[in-house]
Amino acid sequence: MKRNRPKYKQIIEAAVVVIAENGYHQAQISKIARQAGVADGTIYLYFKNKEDVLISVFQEKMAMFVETINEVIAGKETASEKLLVMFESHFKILSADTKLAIVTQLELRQSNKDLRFKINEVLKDYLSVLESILEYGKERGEFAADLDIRLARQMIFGTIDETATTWVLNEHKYDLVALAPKVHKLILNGCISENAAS
Amino acid sequence: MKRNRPKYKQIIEAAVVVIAENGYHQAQISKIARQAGVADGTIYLYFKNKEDVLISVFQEKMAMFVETINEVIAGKETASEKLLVMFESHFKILSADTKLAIVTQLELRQSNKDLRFKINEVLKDYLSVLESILEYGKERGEFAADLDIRLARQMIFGTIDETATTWVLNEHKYDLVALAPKVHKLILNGCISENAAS
Amino acid sequence: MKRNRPKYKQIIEAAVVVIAENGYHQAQISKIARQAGVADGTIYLYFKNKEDVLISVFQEKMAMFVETINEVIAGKETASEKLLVMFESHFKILSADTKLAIVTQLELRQSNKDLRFKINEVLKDYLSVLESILEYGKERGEFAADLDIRLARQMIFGTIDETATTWVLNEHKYDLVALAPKVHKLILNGCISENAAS
Amino acid sequence: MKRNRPKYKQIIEAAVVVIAENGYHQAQISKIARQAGVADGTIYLYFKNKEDVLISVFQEKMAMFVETINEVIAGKETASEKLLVMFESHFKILSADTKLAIVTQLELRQSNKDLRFKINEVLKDYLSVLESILEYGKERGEFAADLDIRLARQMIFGTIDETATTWVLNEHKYDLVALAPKVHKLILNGCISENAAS
DNA sequence: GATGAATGAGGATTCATTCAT
DNA sequence: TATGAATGAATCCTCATTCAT
Repeated sequence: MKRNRPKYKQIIEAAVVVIAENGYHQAQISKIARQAGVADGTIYLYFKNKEDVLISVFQEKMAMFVETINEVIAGKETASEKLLVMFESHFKILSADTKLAIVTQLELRQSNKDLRFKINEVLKDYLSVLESILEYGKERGEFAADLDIRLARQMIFGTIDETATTWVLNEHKYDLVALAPKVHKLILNGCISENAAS
Repeated sequence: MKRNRPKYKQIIEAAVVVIAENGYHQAQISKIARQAGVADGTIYLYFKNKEDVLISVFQEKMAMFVETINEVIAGKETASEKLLVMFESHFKILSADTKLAIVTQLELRQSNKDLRFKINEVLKDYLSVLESILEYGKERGEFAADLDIRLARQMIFGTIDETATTWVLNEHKYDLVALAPKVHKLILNGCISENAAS
Repeated sequence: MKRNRPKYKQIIEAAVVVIAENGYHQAQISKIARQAGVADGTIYLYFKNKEDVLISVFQEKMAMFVETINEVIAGKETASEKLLVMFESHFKILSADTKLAIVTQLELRQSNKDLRFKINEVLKDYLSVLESILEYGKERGEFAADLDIRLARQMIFGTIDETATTWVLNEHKYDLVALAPKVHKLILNGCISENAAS
Repeated sequence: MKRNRPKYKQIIEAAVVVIAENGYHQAQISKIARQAGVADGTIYLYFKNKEDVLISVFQEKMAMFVETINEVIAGKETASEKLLVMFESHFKILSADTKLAIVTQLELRQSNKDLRFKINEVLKDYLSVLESILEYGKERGEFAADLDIRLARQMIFGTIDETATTWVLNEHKYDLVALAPKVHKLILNGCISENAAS
């Protein structure tokens, strides 16, 4: 299995670094190879082509997101708590690896339609976790009985994505993780003042 | 003023059509020129370079968004109503021009970091309108007194952006405008059930 | 019509020179462009791709062969005479342009199957002329009534092709045109001695 | 002697199969190795380089041609009969192994000038046999006293080569061996009708 | 103003060959 | 002997931009 050989991960990590430092369109295979300490041709022993490298970067990293998030939400009882730790985990991973943040929030979005389509496929796992929390919250009566799951999922994903992108565009100059509880409150309660909610 | 000469708008409209039909990376200057009925070189009499064409597409269209939205929100008393008509207007414009929707939601995002940075500059007008509604809602006591304006703006923009993008990715097969009230309710009240909100 | 613009022929001639001097596999587009005194990209204004350049070289030159041969055979009464002037013309053209001879006899044969298939299509015009002479000779009673036209055509073409190739491989060190009457006699009478033919 | 070890022949046979099935330019060393059931590197224990493999294919097969032909012509008295059985043998070998026919008539001709030059060296043995028959025929008075041996050799080789190639290009859809007597008659008597030969 | 022919830089990918095991 | 992972050189084509007309 190629995925488990050391050079596979070496190339993936090199790609993240090169894309973050040079931008998507300046991330040539030769740069990635040099960064990984292998020959250009070696990359083609592990990946079908350049697109495959980029897809794999996203797959590997997104798998890590999903795995981490599944672990932390398992330890929480309520849907509300699950959402909170999900937001925290998401933001923590990005904060801990700002190069990864640049790559996923900005650079990989410049890819062409084919690649973006494949990236969307990978995203589905993440969105499933999110929808399952929303279902769970509805069942428990935490969330409104008429909550439109798909729309709520779009709101939540859109919000954390926009929050993370804005943070990257502001060059990480504030604490992203600290925003998690505030985002959480906003998602749960909305903008409205409690008095007006009657 | 070049902006007012007929060929200026002609080229802008041609660019929208070409990008929508061919995708960002297949939108060559020669295609745009052919679609606009002018010679390649003529484009350079009206625009500095290709990036300038793309920026201008976004500027022209976004100016229309802001103008339209300013008009409709002026006729509404409450911040809540203003938000609702804002969402409706936003979705109506995209629904009425699916090519424009494809261009702004999918294709222009494939541009490189420089161009996206400039696009974000243009977006600021739109975001200002949004923030001013939020401020207004706070002043009136409609919205929570401790509402973080910037975060709320990110939530709202992220939500409608994600909603619109998902609709485009689903090839406009459902009614986007019909989602406006539901998005509005979600933004205002959050996911939480009213009983649990105590 | 691109075929008539001066750069079209300029590029064709440059291709012949470059292929003859460097060999088929070392005939890069950049070399051909330099030889033609144009930019690499200019070649793609006149030809679809590299294969198209090579096909066109063959088409242009073969058209010249066919045209010349049609002219000279028109002036002859008998099939035998037509064949003789055909051989002479064929050999004269190759002798007058040894670079062309190298290209058609040796280099273009190294092309891949697709290209060779297209080259064979072009060759059909030439072979048609040959077959029509053979038909004519049969009708006139010059050639044997039971002559298998297709086989005779293969003999004649195979013979002049092999003769020309051998001459090129021997670096043109003898007079190819002088062989025409001898080839002609051999083709007409065969190897057999006249006494034995009874 | 490497030639006698089993893997040597194994690689040669694998090369014929791979070239016939994939074409000259798609006959990579790795494919030949896989077909032969050895590792890529093993090929370099038996052959100096890829060119050496291809030359050796031609040498081995051409040696078989020469050997077979020498056997059959030894059993014939006249030069005319020798030529006939030579043509029959040549065509029989190709008919019996259509992969070999594809390789020698089409694929190996795509090789570069160096390789083709070496292939021509190998061909000389075959051509010698042909020339010796012609000499023999002249001595016996079967062939014309003024027959130009070299030219006749070129005619004969060109004819059977073209005949064989045409047959391969027509995907072996007719009986090549059946053509031998007709080719033989044509070579011996030429195109001319017997009445006109006076 | 308008044209469009000409320019030329830039990069993914293949595959013969090597050499440590 | 045999292996096969690793190497790295080499090239076609696109397309934004210019500038003579």
